Amino acid sequence: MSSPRVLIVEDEQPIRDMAVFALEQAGFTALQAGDASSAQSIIADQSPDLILLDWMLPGVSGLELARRWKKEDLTRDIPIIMLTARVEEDDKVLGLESGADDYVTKPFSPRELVARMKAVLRRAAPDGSDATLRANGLELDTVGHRVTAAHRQVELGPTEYRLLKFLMAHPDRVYSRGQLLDRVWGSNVYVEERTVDVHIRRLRKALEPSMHANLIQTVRGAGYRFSTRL
Amino acid sequence: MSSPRVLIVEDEQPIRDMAVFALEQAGFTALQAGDASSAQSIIADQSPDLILLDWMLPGVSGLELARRWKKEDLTRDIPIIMLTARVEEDDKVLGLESGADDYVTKPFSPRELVARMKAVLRRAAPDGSDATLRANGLELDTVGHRVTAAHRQVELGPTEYRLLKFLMAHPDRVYSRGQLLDRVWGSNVYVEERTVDVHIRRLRKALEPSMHANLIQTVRGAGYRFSTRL
DNA sequence: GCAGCGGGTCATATTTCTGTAACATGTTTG
DNA sequence: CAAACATGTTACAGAAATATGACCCGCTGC
Repeated sequence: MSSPRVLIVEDEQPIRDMAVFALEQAGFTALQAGDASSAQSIIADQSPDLILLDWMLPGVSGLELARRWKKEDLTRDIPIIMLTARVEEDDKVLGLESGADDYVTKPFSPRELVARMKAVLRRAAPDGSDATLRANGLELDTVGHRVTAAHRQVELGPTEYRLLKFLMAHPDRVYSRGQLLDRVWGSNVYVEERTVDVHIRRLRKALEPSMHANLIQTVRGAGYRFSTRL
Repeated sequence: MSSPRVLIVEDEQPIRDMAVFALEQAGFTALQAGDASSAQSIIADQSPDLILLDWMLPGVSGLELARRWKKEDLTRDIPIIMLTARVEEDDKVLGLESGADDYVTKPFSPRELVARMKAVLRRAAPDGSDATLRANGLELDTVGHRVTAAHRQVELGPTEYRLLKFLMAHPDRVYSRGQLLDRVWGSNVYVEERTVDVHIRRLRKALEPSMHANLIQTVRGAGYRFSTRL
């Protein structure tokens, strides 16, 4: 797992800055939101690997948010760590009941924060939460790093593997070339957008013999999509 | 969202020019009005994504306007940022109570203005809030970029897709060809108005097999409309 | 240093849109 | 009813987006 994306939802700028610094120091990619709705939109288009959620937020409370996210398919699997002021220990109970995976009391030390985050991420076994992704006889085993189509091994280069893995993990969703570059190649990498085409091509070629190439669909003017429906 | 439309309601020309410049610089599409009534008519036929409203206006005060807009269905969801002279902080309260979403004191820096606008727009998270639009068995999935009619896939070109998406997002409302060009093709694009007809035709043709073509209605002398009522 | 592999870019082929013009069909008005 | 308009349809060539194949460069392991 290269540089998990962590979203910090916290209204107080200084705390946010501090956390961002700590995270990036620790090799995470930090995303930030100052309120519930911007958090929502970041989640929608970045789907972070972990959320740090402030207990007290203007408007909707963090508690409420956590509960909501745990209900929705798209967000259910994203682990949440609550940031709470050191008030009553009782909050802990509430926080965990709301679906949070862990909690940290403010003020927190960066080291503690990072340690807990790593623990949670390890537990969640993030991206490939299911060891193997499946669709129409196509199998991608995230543990063994191998892809099988109708019990026949498929040879893929590393990039094609990551690309397929990402697409299979988010089916029926269109991703623009730019988004794919961000999510599969990694941010802060400058590569031509057209390069995505080429890798899509290589991926398709590899899937062709087993008739799975049509799972990788072009959406003209928008990007690419993995879907079992035609 | 490509290039949100921002309406500036401000009677002093120089300030307006300045704001317009700043906005366009930042990639917004600027609309302007010097008084309440022209603002009203621009809103009616452009429905901007955000309104910058001067506190002091000849005739009706900005405050009053904001209040009025927040009461009407058509305008309620358009966020408003108040522009106020740096007088009393109390105005702030009044401004927010009137329903404004934020306020900026004059003189303002373009950067601040733009930053706040972005924040407000993000909060509003408008267009893509519902992932899929539905009407009479016709479904448009904005995430997967797919259109389904009675569970049967509908093939659309990019423009037809955008056109349908726009119309479905604003049902029961007539749009002139000019408005559609603005909203679907994008401003500063010069294209024959009759071109809209052709795309409407293509859209209808695609919806015909599933009997959904009648949802796209012609309003002679006015434009087109999407509606489930005949 | 060299062969081999991966991966990025370019140039070129293909496919798919798009805008317009031209003509057809309706509608309204005087 | 005919002229003047408004909208519907179709065909088509230019433009845009994508697919594909070739090339090249840097790195790894000999």
